[in-house]
Parts: sequence; structure tokens; C-alpha cells
Amino acid sequence: MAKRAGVSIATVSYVLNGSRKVSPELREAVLRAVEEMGYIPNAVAKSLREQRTRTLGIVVPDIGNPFFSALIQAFEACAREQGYRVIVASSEEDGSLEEDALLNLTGRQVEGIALVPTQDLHNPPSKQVPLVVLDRLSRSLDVDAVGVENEASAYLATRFLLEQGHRRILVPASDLRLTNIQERIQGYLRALEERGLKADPSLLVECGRGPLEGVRRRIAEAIQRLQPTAVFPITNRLTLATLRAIRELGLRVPQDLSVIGFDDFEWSHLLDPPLTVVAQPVEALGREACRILLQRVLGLSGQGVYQVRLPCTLEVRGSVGPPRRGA
Amino acid sequence: MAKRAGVSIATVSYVLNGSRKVSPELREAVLRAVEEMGYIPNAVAKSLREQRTRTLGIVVPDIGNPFFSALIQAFEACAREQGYRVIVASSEEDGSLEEDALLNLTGRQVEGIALVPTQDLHNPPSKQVPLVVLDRLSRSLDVDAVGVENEASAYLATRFLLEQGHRRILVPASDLRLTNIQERIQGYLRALEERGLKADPSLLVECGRGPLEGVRRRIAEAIQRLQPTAVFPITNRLTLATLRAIRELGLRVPQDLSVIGFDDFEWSHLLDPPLTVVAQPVEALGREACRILLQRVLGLSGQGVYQVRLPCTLEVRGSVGPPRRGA
DNA sequence: TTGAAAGCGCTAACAG
DNA sequence: CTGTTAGCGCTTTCAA
Repeated sequence: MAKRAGVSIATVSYVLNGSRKVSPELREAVLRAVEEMGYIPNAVAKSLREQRTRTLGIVVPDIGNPFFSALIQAFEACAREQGYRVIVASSEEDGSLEEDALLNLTGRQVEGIALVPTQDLHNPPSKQVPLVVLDRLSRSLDVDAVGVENEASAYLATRFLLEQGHRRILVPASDLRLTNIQERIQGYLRALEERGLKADPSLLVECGRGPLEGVRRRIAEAIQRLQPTAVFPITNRLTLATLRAIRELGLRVPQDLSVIGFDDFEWSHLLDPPLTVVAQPVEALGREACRILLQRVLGLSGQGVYQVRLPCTLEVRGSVGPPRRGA
Repeated sequence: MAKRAGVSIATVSYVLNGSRKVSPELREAVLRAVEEMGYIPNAVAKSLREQRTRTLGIVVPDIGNPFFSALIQAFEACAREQGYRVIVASSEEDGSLEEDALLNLTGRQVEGIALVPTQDLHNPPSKQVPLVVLDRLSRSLDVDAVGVENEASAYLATRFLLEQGHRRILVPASDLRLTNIQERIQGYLRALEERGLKADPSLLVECGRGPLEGVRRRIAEAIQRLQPTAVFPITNRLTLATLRAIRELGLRVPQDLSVIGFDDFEWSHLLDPPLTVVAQPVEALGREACRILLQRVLGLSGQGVYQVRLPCTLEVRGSVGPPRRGA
């Protein structure tokens, strides 16, 4: 390469990295040559040599979901600030695509991976690369993890509905095998219990993670059959499906039915009506995951695992009111 | 490494890649050793050797914006299907971050870059890597590009408003230096002209790309001062700001004011009221960008440049009605 | 059918 | 202060 500068290949490295004192003349020559030929150092070679790629990976189930894209945004921002780039992979809620992604990222020598798993992780998928589990935590996996206080926040939301007088609260859930979903349900149940109410199991409807249309139909059917006075869908997709179902059924919110959604986003208060939601601190989640990973990279985290649980907030807007008379 | 298998390093490569016939015995031995030690080939070394990284880059101004995240989603899906991974970078609407990202990705030897530029590109940022400009196309840059028919779709939307009887249509714009914004404005103007109407320049308000709050304020102020009967914000951020402004002013849509937004997303028809929008074919945009890039990689695209323009559709929902009497 | 060895572009140890 | 060189882990000639 830039022997154009009439110097050794090593010298180029030295001036470009400032890793050694170089005389002004050579320095100049190198810089000029670099400029002239638009030389850009090959980061692949550099990575191979240094055994550092300055790359992180993040694997989410669905890039298009605003919650996950917000997670990616925060993760990327944090990484960039520390001089890292991030490879984004989607598992499409498919375990084998997830496995592929994990293997592929590991092979690419990313220095850390943030994973929102498609299923609860029971054993870490190889200890080759630092991993942080995001959002969908397992009950007791000994690995770094960042999630929210699912139980507490669902409890809070449910209590709010109970305080408004609701007794029949429909809870659309996605996949009961996921611990975070279970936790949210626990919170819901605890709020009921606390009031001495018995939970009607049929009010808990598992909708799966399939196409929105099917989810919507299932929820619509449940609303009609069970006549709840409130609905508390516990993911943002379920919230979307719920609102569609309600719209389709011609019900008014909150007069006919109150709704508390899950996850906040910029458009929530522009919905009809402004949606009361459990807001996850998504920015903090993404950044925290990144920080934990970089911490591991630098080796300045001990043996113990980080198990961060961030609180959610209840954003009260217009979609909750007292239950309909005679319900 | 897997001399554990008692074979040469090359043989491992052969069996793992199937790049040469290997006797069943050795084959077995290699596979077993690989399995035993959980060996994962180092893709960095492979990339260096093969001069192929199987990696694409995409640079967008804001990962959190649903339009861009949908773009990323489609781009990633297409890339993954072809065995590529994608590095996602955000420019945060900042030219120098964009430049950084471009340089960095180039250094990482990505095989192609999709770029939504912060400013119109006037000369390609180095010919080192195939580039496709996405969404924010320049008027006449000789480079691969994928965008939408901005002029035609804004024309369509405006004509729809005119047909409803609107004459004072406020058009919040982000940054008039962007060609795609200019094109949308052209479409708006053409629709007016066609009806023999003279455009009131003050109805075109440039709001910049700053914080939402400022944009909202500017739009609210314009609505109050100019008393339009319809608003046609020409990006999704402006649409968000517009709806907030309207909410704040206590106006009813469409009784007091009609709205056509830009960009569709899953929640559009759950807004209050269901939002009529110009829908960009965002999935197609992302996939097309990816396809063009991979085409270039394979060298099966000639000298000429691709300049794809996809049509938008007008999704008519409830936010447009006839103008208020006496307006 | 297999192995030895060169070399991808870089950094860092070692010499001068 | 600067250059030479080994070697990161892989693929791929070239020999055997």
C-alpha cells in the first residue's frame, strides 16, 4: 500500500494510530499519501490481529415492533458512544433463526450479544461471548440480564383498574411459556387476591405470537363471550390487536370498556382515546444492556452476574373509566 | 486448533466448507472434534482471506422513527435471506456522524451500504463500496437510488383535499433543502395549479428537523394564524407533531380541520380519528435497496445506475372531510 | 486423498 | 526514530 509515502508499512500504522512517536516529516508524508489515495484502514485485518472487533450484536424477535426498535436505538446509541458498531439480527420469533444468529454473531467475533430470546433460556447458548438477556428473562438463569419489574407493574395497572371498580378484567397474553408474561400475570393475580377477589381463569386468554389478525379475532371473541368491563393486554402487539378488536366490535372506550395497554410510544396519547399504558423504560433497558456488555468486555465486572430490574410507570390517560352500569 | 482430530488444519476447512472431497474417516474425525470442542470458525479470518465479509451496512437518521425501523427490518430480512448480516448505524440527522459511519463501515469492508442521507448527496462519498441512496434522493446524482414518487403522491393527496373543497391547505415541511421534500411540495403545488389556484406561500411552513416540541409549537402557531381547513404534513414526524398541535388546540378532526398524514403504520387507523395517509411502500423500499446492493456485489449489474421510484398509495380513512363552513 | 505453506492487511515485538 | 518480521485464523494453490 502506501509505500507511496516512501515509508514502511509499519510506520503508516504508527501514525494512523498514534501508537508511537514519528518524526514530523514522515508523519506528513504518510498523511499526505493517505489523503491522496483515500486510504481507509482495513478493520477486518485489524480485528483479526488485535482480536477485537469493536462490534456488538443484538438479536430481537421483530425489528418492526416499536418496542424492539426502540431497544435497538438505545443499544446502538450507547455502543456508538463507546466506539462500537452493532450488528442487528432478527429471529422472527423463530428459535432456529435465533440460534443461527447467535452462532453467526459468535463466529464474527462480536464482543458481546444482547438477546431478546424467543423462548426462555435455560442454559446459556455457549459461553464463548458475553451475553446479556434482554426483556424476556428466565426465572433463574445464571446470566447477565436486564428486564423490568413485570410483576409489580402489572400489579399496579390491575390495582388501578380495580380501584375504578372493575371486576371482570380480560387479560390477553401472548405466550404463557415466557417468564415475563407469567410475571405480568402474577402481578394481575396478586392485585385481585389482595382485594379478596377470585380470578376467573377464563379471563386469561393466551393468544400466541402469530399473525395479528388471528390475535385480534381471538380477543374480539373473548370480549364478546366474557363481557369484561376492562382489558389489560400485556404486550404492545396484544394492545394493538385489542384496540382493533374493540374498534371492530364498535365499542366505546372507556364508556363500554376500559383499556390499559403495555408499552408506551409517541403516538399513545393520540389514539382514540388516549391510551393509558404501562410504560417500560425502554431507553434505559437498551443502554443498560450495552453497558453491562461493555463492562464484561473490559473485564471490570467480577464473577457475579448482573440481574437488573427496572421499574415501569403507569401513564394514566383517557382509556380507563368506571365500569359500565349493569356489567 | 482441531488437530484434536488428528488432521491438518486445511482438512478442517475442507470438510466444514465442503470445498473438497474428504474421506469419510477424516470427515468423521473432524466433525467429532468440532462437536466436542464447540468449534466455531472465525469469520473475521475468513473474511480477511476471502475478501468478502457478507455484511451490509445501513445508515439512517433515526432508528426510532417507525419509517426507518421498518426500512431496516425489510433490509435486514432481505439480507439475511441471502446469507448477509447488517450493521445498522444511526446518523442522528448529523452530517458528521453520518460521515463517520460511512467511513467506519467502509473500513469494515461491508460489501454495500444503504444510506438515508442527512443532506442531499452531491457527490458519492467515495466509490470504494457500492452505495444505494434510500428515500432521500438527490435531483441528479449518478448513483443507485431507491425512493418513492414523491411528487405524484403529494399531488394525489392534495387533489383529494381539493376535491373535498379545501382551499387553504397548510403544508408543514421539515427541511426544504431535501429534494424529496421539494418534490412533495411540487406535487402539492401542481395540484393547486391544475385547479387554477394560486398557492399562498405562507401556507408552506418549514419546521426543521429539531425536537418534536418545537415543531409542534410551530405548527400550532401556523394553524392559529393561518386558519387552514386542512393540513398535509409531509413526513411522519410532522404528522405526529401536527396531531399533537391539533389536540392541544382542541380542534376536532375532520370537522374543524382535515388531515392527511405521511407514512402509514399499524396504528394509523386507531388514531383519533383514523388517519388518512400517503403510504410509502416501505417494505419494498428496504428490500429493493438490499437487492440492488447484492446485485452490485455479484457484479451482475452493468455500468448504468438503478434509479427506482416506487409509487405510494393514498389510504383513505376518517381524517378528511369537507371544510368547515365559513372558513 | 491429504498436507504444507503462502498470504489476506494489520499490529507489536524486536533490531537497528 | 524507523524498519523488518512474525503471526492473528482462515482458504487455496501446489506438491506429494
